[in-house]
Amino acid sequence: APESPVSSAEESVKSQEQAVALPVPETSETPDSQPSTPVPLPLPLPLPGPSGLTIQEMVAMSAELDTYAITKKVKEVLTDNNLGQRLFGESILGLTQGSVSDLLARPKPWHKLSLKGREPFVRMQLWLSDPRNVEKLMDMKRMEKKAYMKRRHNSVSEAPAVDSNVIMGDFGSTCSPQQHLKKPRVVLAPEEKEALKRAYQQKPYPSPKTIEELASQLNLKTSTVINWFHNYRSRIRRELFIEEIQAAAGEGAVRVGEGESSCDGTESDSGGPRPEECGQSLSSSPKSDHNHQPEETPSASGTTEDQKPGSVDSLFSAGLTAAASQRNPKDSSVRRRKAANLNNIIHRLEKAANRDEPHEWEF
DNA sequence: TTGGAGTCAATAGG
DNA sequence: CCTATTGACTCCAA
Repeated sequence: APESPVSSAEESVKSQEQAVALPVPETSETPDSQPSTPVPLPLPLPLPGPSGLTIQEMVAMSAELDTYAITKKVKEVLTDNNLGQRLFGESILGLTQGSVSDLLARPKPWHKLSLKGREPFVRMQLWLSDPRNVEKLMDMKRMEKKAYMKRRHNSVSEAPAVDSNVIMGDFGSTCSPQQHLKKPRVVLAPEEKEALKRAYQQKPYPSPKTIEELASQLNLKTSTVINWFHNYRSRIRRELFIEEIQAAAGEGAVRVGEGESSCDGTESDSGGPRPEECGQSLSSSPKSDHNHQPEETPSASGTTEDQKPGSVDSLFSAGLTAAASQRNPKDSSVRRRKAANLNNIIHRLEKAANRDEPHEWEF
């Protein structure tokens, strides 16, 4: 085992697994609609329970945690101490940087998390519970840097050789230098994403047939289209959770509504390369967004109509086929998401009604 | 099999 | 370096 910087990651995580009992156990589901403390992190400070519990057990017993408050605090601590997500993630959470970034940026509400999904939050809470942990992490950082410096010093300025990048295992892999049959990682072009999003709006759960069509029309592998839908649905769902969290967080403290809501309404296109998606401002304004009129009511009632083969072309509306241009960014992303969510619900209802895929029957 | 939840890990920007 | 994004994968449940 080469002295990889993060080699100790797992150990650290392990070491955390002891001690503590998170906030009150008990499964008293309390909506807890209190104004909530302005200061996040109730941090009931778990007692020094020397319990040799595994995180799994702790997660199972843990009381409801405020994931938003926890991530907020973690981000604060990390930035204040110049600690990166990579180090934190690998040594404390056992996750990669990208995952940490995602987790910290959009934590799902506790009640929507699976047991597995709660684990990182329990770990974070645990980590935060003892300020000495920050010191430890900073020490690790120093050690890493030291090792790094040493390495590049004594390295003959050359010999890039084999970068010890491998977690472990991968012995020799003696075989041929191999062409690194790495798949180049698909990167969807903006137009492709747009087309997929449009398709999603019409049908969040496309039938295999539709997927196949989309794939061929866009010149993508079927699996790519499938993956895209999986990912997109999942991410849309998460966005909705976020709204939920933020709405809940802002209740109590009435915001003087400044008529802005930069989100929907006008989405000055022209912006260029980045259509779609406006950041989620903390504005908790929406309060009860129930007053949003659907307006985009998909054919709900019995009339579920599937698009017939070929109708996919509409997705391109002079797009790819007619060479570029395609203006239609004028759509509130929020509204769009909600509409899609509606479709989602409808899809489930239909399925539940045992009347899956409406096929293409005409009347 | 299909869909959801979590993640990984490549990569684009800073 | 660091962080954010995102296509693909692994597990799991229905």
